[in-house]
Amino acid sequence: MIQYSKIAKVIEERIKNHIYPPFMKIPTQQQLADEFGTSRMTVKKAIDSLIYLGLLVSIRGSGTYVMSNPIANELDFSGKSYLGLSATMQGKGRNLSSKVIAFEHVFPDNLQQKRLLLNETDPVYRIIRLRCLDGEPYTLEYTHMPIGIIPGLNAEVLTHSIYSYIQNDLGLRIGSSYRVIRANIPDAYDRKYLECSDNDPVLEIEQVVYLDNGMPFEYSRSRHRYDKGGVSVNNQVTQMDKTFTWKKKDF
Amino acid sequence: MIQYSKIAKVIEERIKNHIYPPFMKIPTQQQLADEFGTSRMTVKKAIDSLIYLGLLVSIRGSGTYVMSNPIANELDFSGKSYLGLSATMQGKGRNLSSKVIAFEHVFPDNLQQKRLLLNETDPVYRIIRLRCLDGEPYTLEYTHMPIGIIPGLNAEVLTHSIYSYIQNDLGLRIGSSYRVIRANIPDAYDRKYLECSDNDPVLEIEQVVYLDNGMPFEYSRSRHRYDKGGVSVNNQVTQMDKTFTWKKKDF
DNA sequence: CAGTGGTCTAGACCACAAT
DNA sequence: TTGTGGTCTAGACCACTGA
Repeated sequence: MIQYSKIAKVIEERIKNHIYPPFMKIPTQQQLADEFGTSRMTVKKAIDSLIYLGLLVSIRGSGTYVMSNPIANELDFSGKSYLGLSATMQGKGRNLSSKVIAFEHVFPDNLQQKRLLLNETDPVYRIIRLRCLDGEPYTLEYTHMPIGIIPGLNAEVLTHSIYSYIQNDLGLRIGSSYRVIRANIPDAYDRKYLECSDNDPVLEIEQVVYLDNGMPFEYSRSRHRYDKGGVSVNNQVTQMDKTFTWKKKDF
Repeated sequence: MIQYSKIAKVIEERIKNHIYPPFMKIPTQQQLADEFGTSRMTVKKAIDSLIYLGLLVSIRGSGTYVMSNPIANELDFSGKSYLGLSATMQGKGRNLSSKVIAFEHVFPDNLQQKRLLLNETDPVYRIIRLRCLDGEPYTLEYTHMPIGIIPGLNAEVLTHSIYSYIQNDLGLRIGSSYRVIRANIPDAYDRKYLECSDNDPVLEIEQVVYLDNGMPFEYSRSRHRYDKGGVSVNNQVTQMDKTFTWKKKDF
């Protein structure tokens, strides 16, 4: 494993075990560099990754401190997650099952061509799955993926984890995603499969997911029951954002 | 301005002006280092910040490429934004107005004490504002802030931008935030102020915002009309996430 | 003032992609 | 094999905090 990742894991463990309790000032970068027998730059990279996760905060001239906890509850899933719903819920000890409602090979419409950078003659899978959490309807997913990029999808894979298949069987790596989160009115499918009443809102997540070479491989819309949790997002302001903010003295 | 930020701005301009068009391989880190008269590490930091923003993707052994565009539309606001709604909408050329519905000094309840790390005797502002976009109801904000951290708030500030006041008048800097995004059923206030019908869902954003020293200064719930856009989130998988994914061969 | 984190250098070695 | 990005070093200087 990469050196700064190893150091970050050790520090993360110390935070979780309260060896570094909330609000504690942790050792200086130089002290940690000495402890791990590495350079200060490498320690800083480890610390930066934990700042990104919201576990630490560094203050120049003062030190690095353990952050307090986020507001997310157990059912919310992270806006930073890419492992797919199966792995996310497995990590939380929940039982996720999938029922395939539609699975076919089609040609992409204009929107899908644009999102997935395809021609109208490039075939895609059209997949509709109902995901149930501990036996209760949780989310209805409408997924389109290019067959050329993700070959060999079948019903067996769909009832388990597409993301596991992509990463472990095809050996592809996921790089980034764009998501838009909205509230919406339930439609006939939501009422039928998510068992929404006419007034129950749905939480819709539209996303494009890219491989680590920048190629889009999934365009999907997921419609969630509103009472089954939300999406959590945590963000750190980068140095560039601070500089930008700094300049905005004019209004 | 910091050197890598300057370099990042130049590269960002080149992307926006299509000097580096979508999917183009940009010059190597070494070439850019020579061009800007700096070291490769500094160029890499600039590139990393643009990868974080979703503008570039680097592939080891191959090169760095301009990413294709996100799905966000103009009315969605970014999950990465901290400048407050006023600055966000000003940046988009929209006209935002604020109507103060409630403004008082109160003592925090249990939840607010926990989120803002306060005692029950530490006074907070309780603020309810209706934000209108181009004259139409947009979002209803319920905000609590510790008076001790943000002194001197008044009606004048509330009708303009609290964030501008915090940064420009108080000289404080915003560091990070945690958000949870949900769909919900409209309540009486939503129907009255957002002019929701009984069936219109609302998009609720609960957030805690921290100063750059890690101190929480805002706890708020914002309820948006569902037809006025959503929240966009873009994410890059970090090297650590990749390592984690890599190890998950077992399910 | 001393201590701390942020940035930067000028190299080096390695992993990986493309040929 | 060559070129590229990822990581790492051992120092340096600066900006900022806090005594």
